[in-house]
Amino acid sequence: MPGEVHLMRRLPADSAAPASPRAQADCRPCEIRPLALFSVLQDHALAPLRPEIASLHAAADERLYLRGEIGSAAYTVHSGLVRFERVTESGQRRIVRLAGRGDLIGQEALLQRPYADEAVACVPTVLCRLPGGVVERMARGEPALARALMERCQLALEQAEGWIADISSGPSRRRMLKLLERLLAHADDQGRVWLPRRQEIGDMLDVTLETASRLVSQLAREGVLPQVETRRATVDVGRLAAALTVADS
Amino acid sequence: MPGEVHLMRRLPADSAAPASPRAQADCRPCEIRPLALFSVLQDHALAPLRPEIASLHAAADERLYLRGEIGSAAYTVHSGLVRFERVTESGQRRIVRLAGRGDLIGQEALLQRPYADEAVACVPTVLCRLPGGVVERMARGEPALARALMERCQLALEQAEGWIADISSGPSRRRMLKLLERLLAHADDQGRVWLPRRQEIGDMLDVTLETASRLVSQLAREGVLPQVETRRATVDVGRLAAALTVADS
DNA sequence: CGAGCCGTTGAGGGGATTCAAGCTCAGTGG
DNA sequence: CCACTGAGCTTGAATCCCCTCAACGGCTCG
Repeated sequence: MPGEVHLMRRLPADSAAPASPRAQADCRPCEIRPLALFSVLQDHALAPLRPEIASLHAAADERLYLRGEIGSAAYTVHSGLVRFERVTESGQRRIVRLAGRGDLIGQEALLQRPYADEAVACVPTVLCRLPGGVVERMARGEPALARALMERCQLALEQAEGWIADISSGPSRRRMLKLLERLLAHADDQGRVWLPRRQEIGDMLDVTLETASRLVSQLAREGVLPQVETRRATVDVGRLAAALTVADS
Repeated sequence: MPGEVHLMRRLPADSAAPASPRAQADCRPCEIRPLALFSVLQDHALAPLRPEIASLHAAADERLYLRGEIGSAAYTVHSGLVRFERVTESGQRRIVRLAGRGDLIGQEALLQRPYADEAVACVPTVLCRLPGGVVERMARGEPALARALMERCQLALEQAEGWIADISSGPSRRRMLKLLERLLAHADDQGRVWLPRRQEIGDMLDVTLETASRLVSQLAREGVLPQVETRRATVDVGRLAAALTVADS
């Protein structure tokens, strides 16, 4: 069985250390535990499975798993950002969703189902690996965990449906503004967002990379994006909101 | 608290009996039980909650619930077809997903979350009402039910992501063909599919009703849709597949 | 019968694509 | 050192697909 644990690099060796797949996690002091799946568990319930939880580091553009693979683990995003990709029969790549800090990804594995999409790290990303068997065993004894699992799944569904209405509908400019709104939810502490490659923006909005480039350039000129660097930008929240109001009127 | 149980009619009184909301269900002989959520339960486990399960009839275009409502029940689709709608801030309506026979809808209610979308019956539809409290109580004792619930949720997520890649990407003709493929999955026993109003096709594909009309007319001329009636059509599966192959090349 | 909804079709305009050229920048190797 | 290369981004010009606006026909229903 391929992949999944030993992450696959896609780009040329582009900095960042390789994954350190087997570092045992110490969950207690974890600053995202309140957000994460196991937040419903008490320390004493969490303790016995801590040895099974591994902390993983993925470089930007590293694939976490492939569509169709039957994985053996789900992951909690500890920090960073993950995108989900599909390739249509016409060969068109489409990005269908994003997951950030605290989100659960790959939960298909907990049901012994193949992964529905490819998961790719957008930026250097830290994940907690949750082996399927362990989660299933726990969920049997802890109804709260079963409920938390379903809640995560429901959240992902709402994300996906919102993606249809916001990112896949209307004129391209509105779609781009809505995308920025979502990226803003994953901004770093200095308010900078991950700015995808133009081709990737195209794969999110279903436009060509040229159109994506024109959209970014224009928003930069308008001051919605005061600073545009490679793979990173700052967003003027006020102007973004204003631009959206105009676009929706 | 409004709505939800006493279904809301949107169209003028257009035939079909009003909902009969309190008919107790007899689940044992139900022909879709193998498909449905409670398929994981034995008869003896199912028996005590049967009095709580009501069978509902919804006419075409009847709303089952509204987005934002905090409902008290999920529903299994016994027969018929349900669409999920959202309205964007720009006032644009968008249909984000379909659910048919055997599918679970409104599972947000089981988590005490507001419904994420409006659910509307596409055709006369029969539903089984599953009160949230009952399901939750059962799930505590029956891990298999908890698992089944999560599986339904995951299925819905895969539907939604597929909707992004198939129905919301690429040229309008391809999107229309992909939509027909999906409608075909809910065809009646004579191979006829529900053909939405042109405006509704538009809300699914994110095109105008005029474009939707042109797409339908052209597919009819090409023989992909040998018979087009109001709200119903037959599909030539072979020609559909051929047209898709061409569109994807 | 007139009103309203639904569907169809045409003509014209606009937004996104396609095709193309040129730019910056990092990495490579002569 | 610096040409060479390729990836990513930008911009322009022409084309095309879809939207907009409009007119019209069929149908149901008050």
